Amino acid sequence: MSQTNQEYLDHLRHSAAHLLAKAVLELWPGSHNAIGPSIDNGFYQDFDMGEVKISEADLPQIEAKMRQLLPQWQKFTFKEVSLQAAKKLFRHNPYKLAMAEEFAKGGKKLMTNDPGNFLDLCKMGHVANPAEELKHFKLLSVAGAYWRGDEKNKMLTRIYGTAWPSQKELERYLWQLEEAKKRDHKVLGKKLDLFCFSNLVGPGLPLWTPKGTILRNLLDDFVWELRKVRGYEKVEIPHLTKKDLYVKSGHWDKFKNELFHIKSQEGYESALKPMNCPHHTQIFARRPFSYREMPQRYATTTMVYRDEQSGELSGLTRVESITQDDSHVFCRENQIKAEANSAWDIADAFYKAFGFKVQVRLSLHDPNNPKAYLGEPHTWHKAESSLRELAHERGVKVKEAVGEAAFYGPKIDFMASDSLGRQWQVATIQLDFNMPERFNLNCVNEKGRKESIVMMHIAIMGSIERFLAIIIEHFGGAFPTWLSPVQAKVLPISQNHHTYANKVASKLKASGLRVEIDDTNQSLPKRVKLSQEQKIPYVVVVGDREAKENTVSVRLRGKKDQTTLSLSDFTQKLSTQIASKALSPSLT
RNA sequence: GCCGAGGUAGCUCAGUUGGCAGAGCAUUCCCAUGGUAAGGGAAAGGUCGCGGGUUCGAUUCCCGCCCUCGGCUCCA
Repeated sequence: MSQTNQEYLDHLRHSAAHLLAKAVLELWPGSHNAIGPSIDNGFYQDFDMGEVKISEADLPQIEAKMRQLLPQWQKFTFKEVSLQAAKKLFRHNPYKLAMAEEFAKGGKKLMTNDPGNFLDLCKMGHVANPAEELKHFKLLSVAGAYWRGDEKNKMLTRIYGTAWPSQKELERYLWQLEEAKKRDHKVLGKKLDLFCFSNLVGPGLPLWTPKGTILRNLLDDFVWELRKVRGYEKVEIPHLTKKDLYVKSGHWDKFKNELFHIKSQEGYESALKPMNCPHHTQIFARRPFSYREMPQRYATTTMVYRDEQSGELSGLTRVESITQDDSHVFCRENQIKAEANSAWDIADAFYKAFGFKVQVRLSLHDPNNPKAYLGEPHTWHKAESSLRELAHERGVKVKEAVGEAAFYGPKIDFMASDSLGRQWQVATIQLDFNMPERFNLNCVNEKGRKESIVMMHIAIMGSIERFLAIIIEHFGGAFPTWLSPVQAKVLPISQNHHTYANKVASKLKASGLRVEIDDTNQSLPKRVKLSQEQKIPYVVVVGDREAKENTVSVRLRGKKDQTTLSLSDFTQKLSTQIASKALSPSLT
């Protein structure tokens, strides 16, 4: 979308937010409107509704009011006002007052706008002819939102809506929302039997079924394959630790409230680990290392636990037991670039296999705010320029985000987009000068002196739970064959063909494929339907013809036509497809 | 945690203005032995999220709790 189009959409949606404000204020005269911006795909408007409670059931009547008002809105008129005038105009609306004061303080001009019957404090940016241009909108949902986004403030009522230049675009967007709902990982996870929750186990603690576990293990194996050849070693750590570890790492102060606390019989204060880095430091700290042995690269796929606020939990994207594909590289300063490069290779290879478009962000420190960071400025500059250099050498366009660095070091973040257009931070490569210092980690250099080292935190998926949610929605449940829990389903046409079906399945299994036979007493069309619903890549039908000729009749996921080929030919082609991690099933 | 909407059979959902609880799919059994997206029939299946209260009687009304979903970043 071009800049001008985006600008026009913003104007359109911002205008729609004004219309919504006017409609609600007319319907509920005691209410006050706060902010109402244009957002991705739509707009919202916040209200202080006083004692009135509105819900989604009220949206149709608000929409009707908006449509009733709209013809009167021929043109927005803007006027600059003094702070004093603004204070008088909006004396009944504490939110507008607060904003007016704040903007005046910030040296901004105060503007009002009026479409004819509704004076509002407002920045510029509206459509020229609202009565005509604003027609294609729809209110979508009601939610609570804190004033200024701060949970210490009053909770306002937020109404979300969407608006488009034409009816066609509006309908297309609504259709997209419906489609996205069908791809929802929570819906598909149940349908494809991948994971579940239990009230007895607790909220935010997903349980993994046999099929879901296959997926998890395949993903983890893939990451390990990529790490192994780059010199990583697997290590294993307990899920508990004494408080002392986190006091020393500095996490205790910062994360105390997010930890699950445990008291031992002896009275030791302990906690379930919310991250793995402090544990890994203790593996590195077990003995002195020579520079010749550096870097040390430790990898562990393991669960961490975080005590989240109950309302924050959501499907697999926000859980309390999180599996991290974590790794930590302990290296010398002059090894940072090579190690970051190697980790970048892993992330590249991994995300390429899923057909993801990944954006890379270089998160840097803010030199104007040195207090927010640990370590010497020259260390930061050296580290940051080596990352920048690396990005340049790789020919990757990165977005530099000043002030986004962790307090302990700069990082490279990889962002992937899901089917709802949400961006998720996935892989991350973080430099850490802090932890080695706190734990006094070092190596012996060429001169026989102790040399402080750098720790790198590298995760490829980040959280397997969240990554699975992303790819379930990304693929709509139709996983590449190498990932599919069931890669081929064998359907004997009738009970006379069970023997041959078993032979086919055995042969495929012998080649390491995940195969099921559906020999239930159901019609063939029914069993084909079930297999398609389960998104099984290869449906293999066998009857008299196939048994006689030692062939299989194969139907590819999502396709109607079938191909008949010899059993050995099929087995071989399937193995090739899997080895190449092809995105969709085929017989080439 | 806060705002709003929900929780009814294994699943997706309907329903009861307070009076024996409903469908489709799935399950089990019977018939049919199938050629590529639902063959036919029968049966079984419920503490109507949990705990209190009001009532002759509560799945329904009231109170408390648990869980799920949409939000709580986008600034006039």
